[in-house]
Amino acid sequence: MKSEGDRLLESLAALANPHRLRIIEALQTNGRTYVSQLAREIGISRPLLHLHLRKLEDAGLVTSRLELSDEGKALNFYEVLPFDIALTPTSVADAAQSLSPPSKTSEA
Amino acid sequence: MKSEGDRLLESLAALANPHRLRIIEALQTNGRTYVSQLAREIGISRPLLHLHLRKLEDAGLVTSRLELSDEGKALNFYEVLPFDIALTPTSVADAAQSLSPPSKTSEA
DNA sequence: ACCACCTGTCAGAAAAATCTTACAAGGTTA
DNA sequence: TAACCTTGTAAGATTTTTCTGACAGGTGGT
Repeated sequence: MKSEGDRLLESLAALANPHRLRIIEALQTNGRTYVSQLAREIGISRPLLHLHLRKLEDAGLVTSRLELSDEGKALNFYEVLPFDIALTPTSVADAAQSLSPPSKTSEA
Repeated sequence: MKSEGDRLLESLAALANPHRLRIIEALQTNGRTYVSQLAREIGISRPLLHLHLRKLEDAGLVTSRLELSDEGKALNFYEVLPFDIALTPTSVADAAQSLSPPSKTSEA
């Protein structure tokens, strides 16, 4: 089971990258897109985008759904999920209390 | 000059680390402390804490002030600044527009 | 002088994140 | 068949972040 602190940490790590901020921007502004198209829009390689998208999806900030286009091609569409994270000294301190210990034998 | 996107990115990177979340927690819960004392509380080495504190301070999330104790010793006290960052798809997309380009010859 | 604190910083190791290149496979169209 | 689009992934290099250990200096007390 993942604690609130661990989930906050994962979300922060997912957002703390310029490419991933731009990915959110592109999906939020232009709406849902598939991977190759998004790679062209942002201007990065597709394998690299794939890595960033996985990080965002693992953190629960975006979702993907495989769809078939009219021509029968399988396109993987991504869209932003409606997250809402408030960062204040109090909320951070509160979440930090439930962080997993740094020991080696603790992660689930 | 640092854009809103760059400042958000710096804040996110500063918070995206378990040690630094714990630092915020300790300072917020127990109030202001000096470096060596904080290192003992959290259980990390002083040079390592120094590194994390610098990152938090660069991002504008904590401040430090050198003070003289009653015994005349110079103690460097840290405290949390009252930050308030809201993370939503809209706010992130908005900030991402002002991110510095990834080119090599752009940082000021 | 010595010990016990405090401060900072530097060099190098270790770990994690990032990025590129190349491969493998599917479908559609000519 | 070949060309063009899509998908994923794996290996290896590069870069960044994290961490340790050692050093240097300050003050106060024994």
